[in-house]
Amino acid sequence: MSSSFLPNMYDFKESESRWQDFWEKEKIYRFDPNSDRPIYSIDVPPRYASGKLHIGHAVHYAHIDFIARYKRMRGYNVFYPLCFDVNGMPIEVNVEKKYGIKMRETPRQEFIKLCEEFANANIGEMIRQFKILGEAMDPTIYYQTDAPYYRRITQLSFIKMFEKDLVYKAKHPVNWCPRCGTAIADAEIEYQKRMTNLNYIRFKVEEGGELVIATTRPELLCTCQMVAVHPDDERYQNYIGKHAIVPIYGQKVKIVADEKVDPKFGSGAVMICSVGDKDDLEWIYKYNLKFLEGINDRGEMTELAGKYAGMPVEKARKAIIEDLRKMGLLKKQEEIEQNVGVCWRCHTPIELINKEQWFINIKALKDEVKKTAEEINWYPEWMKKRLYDWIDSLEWDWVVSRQRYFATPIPIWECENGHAIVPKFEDLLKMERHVDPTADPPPYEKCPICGAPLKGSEDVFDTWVDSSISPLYNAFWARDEEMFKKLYPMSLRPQSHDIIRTWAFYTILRCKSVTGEKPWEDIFIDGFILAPDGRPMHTSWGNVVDPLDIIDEYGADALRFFAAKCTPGEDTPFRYKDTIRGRKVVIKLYNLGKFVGSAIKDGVKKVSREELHFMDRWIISKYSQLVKKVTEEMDNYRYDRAIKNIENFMWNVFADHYVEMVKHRLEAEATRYTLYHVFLGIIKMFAPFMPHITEEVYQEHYRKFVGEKSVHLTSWPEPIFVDEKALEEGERIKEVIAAVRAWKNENRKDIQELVIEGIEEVEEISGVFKCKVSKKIEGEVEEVVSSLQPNFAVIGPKYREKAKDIVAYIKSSDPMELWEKIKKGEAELSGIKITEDMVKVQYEKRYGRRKVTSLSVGDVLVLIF
RNA sequence: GGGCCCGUGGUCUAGCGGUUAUGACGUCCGCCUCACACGCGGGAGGUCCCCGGUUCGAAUCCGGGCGGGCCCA
Repeated sequence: MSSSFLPNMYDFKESESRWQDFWEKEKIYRFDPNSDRPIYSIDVPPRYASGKLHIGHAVHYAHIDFIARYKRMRGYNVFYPLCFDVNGMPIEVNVEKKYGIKMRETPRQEFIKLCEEFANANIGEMIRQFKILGEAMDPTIYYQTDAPYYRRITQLSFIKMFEKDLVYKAKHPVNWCPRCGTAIADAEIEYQKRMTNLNYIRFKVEEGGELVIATTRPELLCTCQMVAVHPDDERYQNYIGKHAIVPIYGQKVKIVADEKVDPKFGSGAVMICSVGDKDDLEWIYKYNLKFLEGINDRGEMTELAGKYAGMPVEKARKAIIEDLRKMGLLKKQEEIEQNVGVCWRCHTPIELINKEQWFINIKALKDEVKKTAEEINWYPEWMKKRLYDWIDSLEWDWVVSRQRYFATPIPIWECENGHAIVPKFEDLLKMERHVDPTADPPPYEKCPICGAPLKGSEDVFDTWVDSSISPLYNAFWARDEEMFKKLYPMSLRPQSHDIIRTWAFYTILRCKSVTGEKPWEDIFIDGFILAPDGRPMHTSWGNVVDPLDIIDEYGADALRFFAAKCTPGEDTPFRYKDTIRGRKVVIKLYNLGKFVGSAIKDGVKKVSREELHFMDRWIISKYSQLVKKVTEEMDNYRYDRAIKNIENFMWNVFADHYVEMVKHRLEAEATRYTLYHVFLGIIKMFAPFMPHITEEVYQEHYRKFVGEKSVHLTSWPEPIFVDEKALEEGERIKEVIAAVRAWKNENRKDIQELVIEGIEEVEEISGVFKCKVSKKIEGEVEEVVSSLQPNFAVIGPKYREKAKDIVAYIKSSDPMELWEKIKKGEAELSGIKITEDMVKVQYEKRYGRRKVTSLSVGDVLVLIF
């Protein structure tokens, strides 16, 4: 390895951090609230303040950054806030761990303070992580969801819905985490495969005989209200309509036939309890059964369980099985795998219990949400279907109350007669912070309905209540009427597909309900980043990729290059080779910069189109087509296609062909003019993706001519012109060069002279091969047609089902003879005249006197001496 | 069980009606050509998961399998 490249090497570590400091110091990324430029506003996902940056986050935020930077260059006044989501259980759980305390044994306000401290300590590190990723957020538009100014907007928007009668309190079965002591949303349940015992228990039948039911939850015998079998199950025909006697407790329950019972599962007979799982719930509604509470909110058996009362569920289960065994009522046990719903935080199995909770009536808004979703542009389009499926499957309203501390308090006071009171919208509007019913006085001295004393609610909101108003907060709703008009609806919501049913759904619902309008023009749904092995990343599987390691080893630009290569909406395994390629692209740009920079170091003059060499016109035409294409892709959020096109052009067209061809004429004004403009455009188009290297090249070689203090403040390139003739001729030259090179490689011979017929401008070819090139063959040459290929694009549409015969005929004929006939107009097949446009011709020329190789490249003839 | 997505050289990936299927990584051969050897040039390597259908023509559209993923029951 030569050491000579080291001093010239691009040092990404030094460079990236230098430019990050520069952008920060020079305040490059700013939204201008007073500008008249069109606004492009991004409803950025507030980063959860857990501390560590995951590769998935890094990639998603890189995607958002591409869009933000692109829109800035397109002249938009980009609203790209820095924001953090701070509420919720993960932080509470972390605080409990860190200090070895329990939330419910710690004074409320004290615990909240510890949570705030914990979160704020993380935020500093997360801002640093955004910085080293090269993110272009505007730090002066900032929010975090636990701040009083944000909580106030959460409460204000809730009060709007309360006033519309969309909020109610009800006793309703809710998913309940006994450990966390709170209701949790469907979306917060994870499913785990666990092994459990399926117990076969003998029930006596009152009218005579015995029935064996199978259950995984024998502790719920106390709430058993029915036994069901499949109507066609022959084993139980005699029992349908009779009554079973529940062991231990002795209640008599009806035996019914129901299609929903799977006769192949267990014994084919199931007991229907109050609320064991959601299937039970369906039966409860269907057969009008009672909600019996066998389990309390601490996960213990209630007095209904008799001697097992007070025992935790698992313990009661063991005890009751032991008793059944002793009584001879346990026929057998089978181990089965079960999908258990568990709490997403602590992985305790969820219970369905009946609890007083606050609800938002979302079932009433289903159609409106669908209609609103229709007004939003979805990228990719098919993601909309996921939202629709979710809406269609909704059966319950949204439980918005949580029995936690670190979240937005529900601004409700209640009296003993069950009247719920919220502050007046106008009153809260005048305040600078939110209200906390556990600490603040009620908005009225007494209940305005009945005069009874008021007591503040201790419940807090589900964190989706906070995050689903982000467009309202961003757009200054209820704070600044003028800004709201300018900023709402927002331009874009970027998010990942796992939270369509939560964040996207709730945001559309809330914003539509509160403002009457959709929250955004566009929604962009991102895929997941998987481990390199294609599976999800799991610490226990040892396949986690740390983005900070990637940045350290390959640089932020290289990581962003991988991010750019992810197809939007698709789950993508992390690919090291893309970061390796990304690093190479960075180095290539740096070196190209050195080359072009030295050619243009004294500036360039304006050169008219006529003064350009035709290969200049060729590359400018290719470039202009590229700009158009890339712009379209970026407008459709297809950054993956955009970067593919830019990369290919930069490397395979500009560097490998154009630069190589013009090295011999760098002194020409036309060459330098072309190098200057095309390469500047390349740098600009790469800028949203690779902000550091493009800044480096820009500052080093272009800033003194362009003037803007950063490449990220320059405007997106425009096409220059497209010269069809130059395009065509340029492509032929490229093909000729490739063919000659292949011949040279194969034959390992030096070339003395080339004769090329069919191309006007052969000068560049001479430059590449460094040999004499002439355009005319002197002496006698014999032209021979070497091959005729059918042109399907012409024959197919014109002759349809006859095409096959024509193709076969052309292929089987002698090319020379057939061509002669075609030219004379004598070629035909069962009445169909075969014309010149129906075949692709290849010539071969034979040269009599000199020893020579001839190559046929399309319609160009090349002789190699 | 349901919805959605995916199945393309050794590996990963683009293309999604026109017959020579893109690119990266790897591999083989030749080059230190004065921006770059982290480079340049060339090559080998493919029943485009399977079976049917539509079509003059299918990797591409439709139906049915098989396999994988995500989300949800």
